[in-house]
Parts: sequence; structure tokens; C-alpha cells
Amino acid sequence: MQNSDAMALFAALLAAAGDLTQRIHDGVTARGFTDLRPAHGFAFARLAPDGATVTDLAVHLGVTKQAASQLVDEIVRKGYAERRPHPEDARARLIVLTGRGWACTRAAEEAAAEVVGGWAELLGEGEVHALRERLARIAPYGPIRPAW
Amino acid sequence: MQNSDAMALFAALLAAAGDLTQRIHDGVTARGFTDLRPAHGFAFARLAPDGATVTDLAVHLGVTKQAASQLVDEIVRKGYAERRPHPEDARARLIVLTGRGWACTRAAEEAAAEVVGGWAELLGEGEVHALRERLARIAPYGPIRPAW
DNA sequence: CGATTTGGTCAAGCAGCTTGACCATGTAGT
DNA sequence: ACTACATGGTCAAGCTGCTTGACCAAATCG
Repeated sequence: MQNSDAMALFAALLAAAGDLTQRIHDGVTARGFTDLRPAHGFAFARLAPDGATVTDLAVHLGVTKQAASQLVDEIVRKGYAERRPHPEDARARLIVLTGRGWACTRAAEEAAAEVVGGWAELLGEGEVHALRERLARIAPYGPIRPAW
Repeated sequence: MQNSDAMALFAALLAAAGDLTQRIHDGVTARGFTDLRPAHGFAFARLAPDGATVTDLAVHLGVTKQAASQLVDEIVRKGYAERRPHPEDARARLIVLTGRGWACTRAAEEAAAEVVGGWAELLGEGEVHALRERLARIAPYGPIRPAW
């Protein structure tokens, strides 16, 4: 394994991740959600299952809770989520997706499936699945962060 | 291929790309280059072969030429590159790496090789190579861009 | 040659993040 | 139970890295 091979792998990873991000974002925009940026999508992913607190979101996104709070302000203002009192902690607030937030989440999933479907035509379904499985083995869980 | 599988692949890609970026950056820092951010490394990659103009860099990084020019100001000020008159165009300036810039580039390659070496222990050399090859087939060339 | 394009810089403005201070609620120690 | 501290959240101010807009000098095209 030469050093330059490692850099080539790095470049390919960045290109694939950046391309997929861009194309999902384009797909979401094309489905009518024109007032969002990719960062919002990563917030939705954390909110989707059962909601989350601002602090949860901040950890997930790798930013301060003030920054996460601003982002929540924005998606609430735009009608994608709402702040509710937290059922178990009067200090906290539970941020949950609205119907519009769920619709956008589904749009992102569709867009992602479209792009990945194109990859499957290039590589075959099995190869794409293998790709996912191998990436999962080398990639630690942790805060989502920009590629740089 | 379920929609959620596509999102899982997306998450794995982002995690791998972000993790590799972070660990290369850490490695570069550990080797003594403490005044750089990952974005500078992507500039170095474009400058390394034979130098480049500010406009070349801007296209490569996907930003305006003003932003690229600022970034060049910074790496020049810190001694990693220098502006020279362009041999074939008196309007342009050729940005080339200094010795320090090359040393940093080698440090990044070493750091990348270290991380990818760790991946090879997990997956095997062949699998890592296959990963690179498959990513290369689905990832278009284009401007480097943050994962979101 | 004049007209337009291209490489680069200067200047101003802004979006999204940070740090710092603060309040309300929860949790632990004695 | 009362004090002390930790935790969730917001407000305010500031900074960094980017953008848009205007401009100049050199190259290219008619």
C-alpha cells in the first residue's frame, strides 16, 4: 500500500460522499423543499425516530448547543418541527418533526434511493451492498461532521 | 433496495469520509503542522504536481476566486507556498509549494497511509483495494466539496 | 486596433458558528 | 431538607470564511 494509494482512496471517498450529498439535496429541492440546506437533513435524521433535545442534536451534529438551537429555530419557523415540553424533564424541550418534516424526510429517502439505485446499475446490487457493509465496518459512529 | 438502505449507505459514507478527514488532520497536526485546517490540505493537493493559479484552485475547491485568493494569502503568509509570475501569462500568478509545503504534503500522505493501513488490517488489503476501485467508479471527478 | 474575455485583487456584507453570561430545573451530599 | 453543583436552554456579542460587486491589467478576438 503506497501513500499515494491511501490519498486516492481518500479522494474517492470524499468525491462519493460529496456527490451523494449534493444529489440528495437536489432531489429534495426538486420535490418542493426549497428552503433547506443539507445540514437540516442531518438534524431531521436525528429527530425522526422519537424526537430529541437540543443538546442531543448538538452532540449528533458536532456543534455547540447554541448553534443547534439556532438551527431548530429555523426549522420550527419553516414548519418542519416543533418544540414540545419534555415529558420527563421540565428543563428540556423535545423537538419533534411535523407532518411537513416527515414528508421531507421521506423525500430525502426517495432521492437517496434513486442515486444509489443508479450505482446498483453500475456495480450490481451485491457490490453496493458489500460497499455499505465494508464502510460500516471501518466507520465509527460519532457526530456527523462535514468532510472538512 | 429499500429507501432506508440507501440512507444507511449514505451515513456510512459520510462517517468514513469524515473520520478519515479528521484522522489525517490529526496526523498532520501531530507531525508539527499545527496551523492548518483540512481545507488547506485540499489546496495543497491541487498545487502539488506543478503549481496552479488562483482560478484553478477556486474551481478545484468549488469556491469563488476571491475565497481561493484569501486561502492562498494564508498559506503564503505561513510559508507553505509562494506566488510566482506565471511563465506564460503575465496576468496570472503561479502558486507553488515551498519545501515546507511539500513536507506537509508528505506528512498528510503518511497519516492517510497509517489510517488506511488500519483499515487493511480489518478488511484485508484486497478488500480495501476493491473499495477504492468501486468508489472510483461511482464518484465523478469534480470540485472537492464539504460533505454538506 | 478597438471590443470583449479572462486572471486577479480590493472592499463590503453576511451566514453560521463560537465563546461567555445567565436562568431554571434536576441531582447529589450531608 | 437545605445547600452545592450539574445540566438543559436561551440571550448577546463577536469572529471566520465565505459571498457579491466593482475594478484594473493582460490576453484574445473581430
